[in-house]
Amino acid sequence: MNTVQESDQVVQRRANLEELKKLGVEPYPRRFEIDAPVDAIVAQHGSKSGEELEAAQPRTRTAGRILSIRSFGKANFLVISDGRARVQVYIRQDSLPERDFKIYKLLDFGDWIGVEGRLFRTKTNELTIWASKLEFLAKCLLPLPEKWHGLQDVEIRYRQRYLDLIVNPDARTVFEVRSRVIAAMREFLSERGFLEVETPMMQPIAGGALARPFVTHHNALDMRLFMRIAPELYLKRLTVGGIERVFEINRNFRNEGISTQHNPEFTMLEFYRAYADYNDLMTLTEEMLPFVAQKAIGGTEVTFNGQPISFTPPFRRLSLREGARAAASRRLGVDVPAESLRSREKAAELASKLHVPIESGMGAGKITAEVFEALCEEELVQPTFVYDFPTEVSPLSKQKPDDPDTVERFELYAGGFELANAFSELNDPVEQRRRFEEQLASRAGGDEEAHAMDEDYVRALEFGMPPAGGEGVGIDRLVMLLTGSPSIRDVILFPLMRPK
RNA sequence: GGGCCGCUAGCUCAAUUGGCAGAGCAGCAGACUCUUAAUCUGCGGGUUCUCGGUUCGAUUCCGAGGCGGCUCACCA
Repeated sequence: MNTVQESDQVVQRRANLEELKKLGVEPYPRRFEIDAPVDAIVAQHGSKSGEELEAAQPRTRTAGRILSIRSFGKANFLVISDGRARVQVYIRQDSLPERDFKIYKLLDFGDWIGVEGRLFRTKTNELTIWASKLEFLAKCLLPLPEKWHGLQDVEIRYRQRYLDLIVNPDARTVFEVRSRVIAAMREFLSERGFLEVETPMMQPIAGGALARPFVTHHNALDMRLFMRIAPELYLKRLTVGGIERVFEINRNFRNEGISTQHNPEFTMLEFYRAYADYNDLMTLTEEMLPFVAQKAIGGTEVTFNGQPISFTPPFRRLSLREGARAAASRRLGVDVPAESLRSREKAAELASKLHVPIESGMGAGKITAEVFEALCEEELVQPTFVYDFPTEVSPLSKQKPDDPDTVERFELYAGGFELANAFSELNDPVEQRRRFEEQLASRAGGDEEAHAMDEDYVRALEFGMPPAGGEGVGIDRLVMLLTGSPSIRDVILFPLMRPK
């Protein structure tokens, strides 16, 4: 596609453009005044009968891209679109100036035009603009995909999203839902006193999550920088600074695999609320997601991969250790005692029986998490709070008062994948330093995703961070669920692709 | 990274056992002043992803590579 072949169709379109110039038509004019975009015309007049239109004779002036041309010689029908809605245009030789009809004759499927005329209904009851003026707005020099089958090739849909948007109306719908999801989250949080902020995307230490970062370099400072894997540590510094309710909606970057659920850059909502713990956040989440779903798609029931999913609260709650224990019991046909997941030896033995692969550096907590993911994750189709995680896999979460091996953390699962992650934030600087040091030991042991030490963050905690609950919500995945999109690439306009 | 599948006209897809590469839509010429996947008549359009091999002959068989999809692994 890098070298555009001058196919006969392109030659023809270029010739039509030259003919327009000969008519004195500016091929790329500056502006065109419209009364209303196409979708507004349809919204305003779409339900009116032919008689009503005949009586009112509403005139309009609008513009759009030509999506089809049906020609009868002296009477012709175009369909134009503003990307959201479509309306028919009636081009009748005796109804518009000679120059405008000459322009019509040189139009191609895909060109942009402006039209002025009165609205009426045809004999087949189609809402139509009876054109009295026609302006040429821009040329489409390349042939577009066909109208009936649309564009099926997913590779072209992702690489040339504009084509997808032109010919597949559903593509536009997905991104409108996405936009409403984000707007609804802002509304929900703003109403509750949360302040929206922006924190660094380029960070000297990539913290706040367990993942491999992208590395970059600042020339003037001769400084290695990481694209952020999470905003977490900066947002918590802001709670130290006294911003009791804070949130950010922005991109994170993780240098890891690509799949139907993973894109190297993805969008997260992350928010922190002082004086709240993870139980409060479960309640808040049960309010927020139905609110967002209602605003974005007008309801809380969706279908994903053929399965109905309900965002009507309350959501199911499942302890991670109990979930892992129960699933292991079912799988093995024996009653696995809870203690089996508490010591490294017993947990490793259990994992082995279950054929869950583990590595030498993993402790009982990490192994428990592995068992849970292997046995339970796919079955979590309805929204489910999986709560109380092993401390070992949660370096930034606060322990439960009666159990130092367990932290107050939950992940919300839906559709078989993780949708949100939240915890009571660890705000004890001494314990935080100890956790970082544990992570450094894992890192020394070869775990590239282990957390690095962040001295400034520990110092911030030493100034005193209020008790707080924090949560991250994967926007892309939420949009997947709400739009029934099986791949994350369907909800990201320009997903990362290998260059051709 | 592994496995499986795909790549043919602008788009959507065919092509028998290895035997002149086809259709629909789109395009071009013509007819048509209410059509809507408009219709009718005629016409043009190909690096069959790339490179190499086997063969008289390759879209087809073999090998290598490219890009993509699904999936497993990893992760959110």
